[in-house]
Amino acid sequence: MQINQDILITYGGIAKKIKKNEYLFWEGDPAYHYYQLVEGNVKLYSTNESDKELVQGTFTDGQSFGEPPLLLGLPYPCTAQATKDSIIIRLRRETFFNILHDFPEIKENFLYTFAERIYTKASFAQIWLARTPEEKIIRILTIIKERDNLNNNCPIPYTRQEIAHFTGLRTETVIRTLRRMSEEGKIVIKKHKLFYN
Amino acid sequence: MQINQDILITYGGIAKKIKKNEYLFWEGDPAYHYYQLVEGNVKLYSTNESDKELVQGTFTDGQSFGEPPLLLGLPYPCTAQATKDSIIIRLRRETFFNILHDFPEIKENFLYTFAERIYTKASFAQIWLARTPEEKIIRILTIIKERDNLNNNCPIPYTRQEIAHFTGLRTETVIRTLRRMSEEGKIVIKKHKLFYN
DNA sequence: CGCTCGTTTGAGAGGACTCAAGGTAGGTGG
DNA sequence: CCACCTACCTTGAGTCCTCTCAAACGAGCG
Repeated sequence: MQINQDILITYGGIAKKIKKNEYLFWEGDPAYHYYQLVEGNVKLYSTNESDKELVQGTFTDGQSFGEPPLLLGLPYPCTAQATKDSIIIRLRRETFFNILHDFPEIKENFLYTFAERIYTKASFAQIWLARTPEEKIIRILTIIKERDNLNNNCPIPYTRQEIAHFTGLRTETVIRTLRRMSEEGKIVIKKHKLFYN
Repeated sequence: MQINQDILITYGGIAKKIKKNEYLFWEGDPAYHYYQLVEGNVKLYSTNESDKELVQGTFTDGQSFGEPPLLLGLPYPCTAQATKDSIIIRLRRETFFNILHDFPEIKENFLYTFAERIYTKASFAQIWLARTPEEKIIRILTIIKERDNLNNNCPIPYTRQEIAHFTGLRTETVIRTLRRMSEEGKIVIKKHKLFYN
């Protein structure tokens, strides 16, 4: 929980319903607003010409996103899209700065949140260092399991397309690699569902 | 300038001379210290088995590095190595927290510094999205020119190996791509020096 | 002058990507 | 309850191009 919802409302924050697949902002847009999820899911991603995309972050209930460009007054380097029906509170830029000013403990909160994001991004770099798709996939599966606290009997809750978008691989490559890994006993596939320990 | 040097000294910070190529910490080490460069250069990078490395950040006079793992109490995801003879002030973890506690404006400073780092890392992702080496190299050259404020008649002050380490490509691939680009007039190479506008 | 580090070039192999087409599963509506 | 639809998964064939390995050249510095 980045900022207490009562505070957001007090300062004039407006909650809005967002349908799955709707966009909050686009890569290159100027950053005018603070966004915080009441519930739902949002992903931040960059994209190339053609459909190739790279997921830079996923956010869920209570989390905020897109603050760094807002603080810096720079255009968004990513696009934000809802991956579920969601409810989002939006705040004007100056209001966000007012809250930061009035609540030092919130500022401190963001410091730690940002530290985590930097850390995650640095860890993710392991994916780009991996030379083979198998290594990349193992890295992302490990990260996912840790982050989402999945136990060993739980299927990985992401589609092959999503794994492709996390790793920058193509969907077919992910599928072929997963098949090979399952043949070699490194993972288990049951009814298209992925199990990784 | 992250933290005023007088403050660092007052709180017991110790300046140390570091020779080029010396290591400050290694990937996987626990984070016990705050590091700030008085002068010199340090790079943070991750590495694979084999010599493949990926530069995650470069730092120079007055900048600090490696704070996120320190704040979070997590092991370093990168290795830190001096790329020049340098002078570095080191501080114990608790002392760093004391300074943060005593100087709210320093805390605020870090908030913005972190925001910039997140922004830079997000922008860098464009490199991983690029499918061809040429695209990756153009992206990194553009970023370098902007960041280092190079004018158009200035050669790129990085070796081909370094460009390889920034982009995750192999040195030979960088060389061959640069040669092709120069043949196509996209860049100029004079006496092995690179010019890009 | 000789060392060291970076640059350059070549040949060859492996493998990711592209394009195309068909299969599967879960949800919706009649 | 079944047919349909959509989104996701799967497979195949072929091309391209990056990586690997090896060897030699160039430049800067003591």
